[in-house]
Amino acid sequence: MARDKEETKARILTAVGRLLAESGFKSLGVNAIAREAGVDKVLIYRYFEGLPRLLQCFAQEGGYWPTVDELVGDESTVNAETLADWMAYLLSRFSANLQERPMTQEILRWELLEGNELTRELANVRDKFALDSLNFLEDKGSFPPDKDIPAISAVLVAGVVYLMLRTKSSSTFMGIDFSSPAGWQRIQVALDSIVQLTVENNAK
Amino acid sequence: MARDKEETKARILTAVGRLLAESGFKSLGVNAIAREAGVDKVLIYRYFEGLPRLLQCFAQEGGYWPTVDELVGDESTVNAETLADWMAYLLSRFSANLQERPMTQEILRWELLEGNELTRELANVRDKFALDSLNFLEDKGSFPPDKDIPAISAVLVAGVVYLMLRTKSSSTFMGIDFSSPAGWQRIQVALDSIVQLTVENNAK
DNA sequence: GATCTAAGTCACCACTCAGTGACACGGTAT
DNA sequence: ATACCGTGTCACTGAGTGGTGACTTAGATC
Repeated sequence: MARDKEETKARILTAVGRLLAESGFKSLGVNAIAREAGVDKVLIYRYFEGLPRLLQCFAQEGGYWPTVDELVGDESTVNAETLADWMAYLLSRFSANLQERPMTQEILRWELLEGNELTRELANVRDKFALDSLNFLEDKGSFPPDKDIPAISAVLVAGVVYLMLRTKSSSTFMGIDFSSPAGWQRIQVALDSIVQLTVENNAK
Repeated sequence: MARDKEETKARILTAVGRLLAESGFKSLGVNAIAREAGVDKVLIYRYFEGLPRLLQCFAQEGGYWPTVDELVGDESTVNAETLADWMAYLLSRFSANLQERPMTQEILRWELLEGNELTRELANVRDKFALDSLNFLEDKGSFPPDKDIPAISAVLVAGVVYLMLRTKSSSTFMGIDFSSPAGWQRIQVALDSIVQLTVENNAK
C-alpha cells in the first residue's frame, strides 16, 4: 500500500512490540502480526524469512531493557553512601522501571517457559544488564568477602520479578494484597531491611 | 472400550496430570488429553462438559501441593530453635520439595500468565498453603513486631520459585550457573544468611 | 511510452484445534 | 425376545494457523 520497504519493515517491527506488550507472546503469530501491522503476511516471509528471524530482528532492536545509567539517573542526587544503600536504591529503581515496561515483563514471562534460541538470546541480554548492575555496585563499595552478594542479589531480584509478573494475573501472594500500593510498600520496606541487615558488614 | 464410566473418568484425569507434568499447559487441549488417555474426546465433553470443568475437577483432586506437615517431616529430628532457624529450614524444604514436583511447577507457570477462573482457584489453594506455613512459623516463635515477616517471606519464596521456574529453560541468572548443584548451594547459603540476619531480632 | 523489477495482493494448501451429531454396541429390565 | 439406555466410536463442521505460488500494480530506467 505505502510501497515503501523500510517503512513496511518498521511497521511490522513495531507491531511485534505492540502485540507483545498487549497480549503477550501467546498470540504472537505471523497472522496476528500481519493483521496488527496492516500488512500482508507474505511480506513477513519476504523481509524476515519467517517468524524466528523477525523476532530476532526485534530483539536486536533493543529498548526493552534499561541501562544501568538510565536506572540510576543522576548519581549526585542519590542519597546513598554504603553498598547496602546503593543496593536498596538499585532494587527499588529496578522494580519501578520494570513495572512500566509491559513488553519487558512479557519477555520475562516468555523466557520462563520457552527455551528456544530467541529466549536464550534475550536471556543473555538480560544477564548482561544484571552483571552491569553488579559491577556498578562493586564500584560503589567493594563486596564483603564473607557475603555472596551476587547470590543475595539474585534471590532478591528474582523475588521482585516474580511478584511483578504475578500481579497481572493474580493480586495476592502469601496473604499480601498487591492490588493496592500498600502491598508493594510492604515489599519495598522488606527489601530495604533485608538489604541493610544482610549486606551491611555488621558481622565485622 | 472398558465400558466403565468411573474408570474412564479416572483415566482422563490422570492423563491431565501426566500431560501437565510432561509438556506443560501449552499442549493441554481436549484432543491431546483424549489422545493421552486413549479415550474419545467426546467423552470429555460428556463427563466433564468441556475443558474448564475437567481442569476444575483435576484441581479439586489436589495432591499437587504439599502440606506443611509433609514439608516439615518429623519435628523432633529438626535441628532448629529460633524463628529464623525454622524459616530457613522451611524455605530449604520448600525448595527441595518443589524441585520434585514438575506438575506443581507447571501450575505455577500457568498461574503466571493466565488469569482465568481456574488459575485463580489454584492460586487460592497455593495461598492457603502459604498462610499455613506462616501460621506454623508463628507457632514456633512469635513474629517480632518491628519486622514484616510475611513480606520478607513473600520476597524470599518468590525468589526461590522464580529461580526454580527459570532453570528449566535457561540455566544462568545474574551470572550464577544453576546447571550444577554449586549454583543452588550458593542460593541456599544466601537464603540462610538473609533469614538469619534479617529475622533474628538483633536490633533489640 | 514500453519495459522491467520491486512492492503489495489474493487465493490457496495442509494442518490442528474445539465442538457436535449420528451411529454401534452391550448389558438390563420388561 | 425386545425395547431401552448408558457407554463408546466415527465422521464431520468451522475456525484458525503457518506457509507458498501466482497474480497485480506502482515507479523507475531506458
